[in-house]
Amino acid sequence: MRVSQAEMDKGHQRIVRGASRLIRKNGIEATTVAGVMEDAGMTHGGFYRHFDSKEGLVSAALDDAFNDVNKLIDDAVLASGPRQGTEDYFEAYLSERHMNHPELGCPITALSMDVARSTAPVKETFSNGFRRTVDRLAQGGDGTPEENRQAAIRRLSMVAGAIMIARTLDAKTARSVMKACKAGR
Amino acid sequence: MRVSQAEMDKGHQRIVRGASRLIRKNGIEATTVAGVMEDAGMTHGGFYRHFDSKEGLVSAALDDAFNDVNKLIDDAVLASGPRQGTEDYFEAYLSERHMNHPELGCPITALSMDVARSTAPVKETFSNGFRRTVDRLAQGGDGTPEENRQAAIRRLSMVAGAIMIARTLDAKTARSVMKACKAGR
DNA sequence: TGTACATCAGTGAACGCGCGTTCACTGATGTAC
DNA sequence: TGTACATCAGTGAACGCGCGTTCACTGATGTAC
Repeated sequence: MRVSQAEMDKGHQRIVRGASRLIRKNGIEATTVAGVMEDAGMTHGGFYRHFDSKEGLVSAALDDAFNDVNKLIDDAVLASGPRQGTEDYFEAYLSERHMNHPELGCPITALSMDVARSTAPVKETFSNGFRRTVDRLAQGGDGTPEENRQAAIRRLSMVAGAIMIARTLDAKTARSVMKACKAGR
Repeated sequence: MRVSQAEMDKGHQRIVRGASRLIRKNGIEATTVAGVMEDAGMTHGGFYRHFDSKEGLVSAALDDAFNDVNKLIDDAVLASGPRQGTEDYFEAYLSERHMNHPELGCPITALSMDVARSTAPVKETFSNGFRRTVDRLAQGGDGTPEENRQAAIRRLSMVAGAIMIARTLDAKTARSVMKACKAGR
């Protein structure tokens, strides 16, 4: 039966936030509409009152995931300043927690190849999120804006690649990959 | 009807090499048994004379993909020596060709998150391939074996992350990511 | 070397299953008076 | 403020479809004599 606007909005949030986690954990294809709705405490039929298609959900979930990590960066920068804050973020990035919990982590690491194979609107949502993240991380540099941007991209590429690789390996080899990447600057 | 041993072996190779390309291009889930068999010039029913399951094919295809890239490294090292050869490999890694042709490129970039979500045997095949690639790239260093190994892992993480990210972005932003990673060492 | 026969690689229809999406229905919500 | 009614969020069965896998069948291959 019909629910109030406020309850519908809450339901919408549960759908998007749940999808954001499920997609990062299991990938875009393996995340089903029915699974997301069940996670949000509803049945699958009501999904289309919230989105036109699964693709729309994926975009919304991606955006939510980027907001998650960008908030982490903002919090760290607010707490410890741009230099130490971004440093702390990269430190947390290469942690076992991040390796073991893709559902709470960076969407770049969890989803980039999925997104690369996805539709144009999804790719655009991802591109925007990536740019916002790079802009935040560039705050930590002490060179020209362009130098800082390039340095942020380089570090982000390395840590994203490292976590992605580590997730495919046995625990011991995975740790050695993360250690190697921590050692390098 | 039955074909000769030699023809069956050729067919097997066509299946594995085709799957190796298709999986790198479209991902593990989106690559279908029927699609692979059609690519090899056969119908899907005969697949189970070659493999017990799709999972078996994925392992064989992954192994084939790693052999591809390891051969590239070996050729480069044979042509220009360990130092310049590995350097050339990293140069080619960050090329537009590699960005635009996942089906011919590094399985780390194309498949690591797919593999991370896959079964234990597939992950093991990937781990072995990764180790072999790192061992080859470590030849290019001039420090202790462990230092060289760590440096190889670090560079591989960065270039793999960069290509993976670049593949999700518009052409212009993608180029700026690759440029940033080329600039850093 | 020829012959008779068992083997088995490849074919194509069929299977059970889960997917994204649709739809008739329900009844609480929101609105017009 | 109360009442009558239209709206529409959520339900659950149903849809068409493509997937991995199975299977009876075909006929060339390989083998035993």
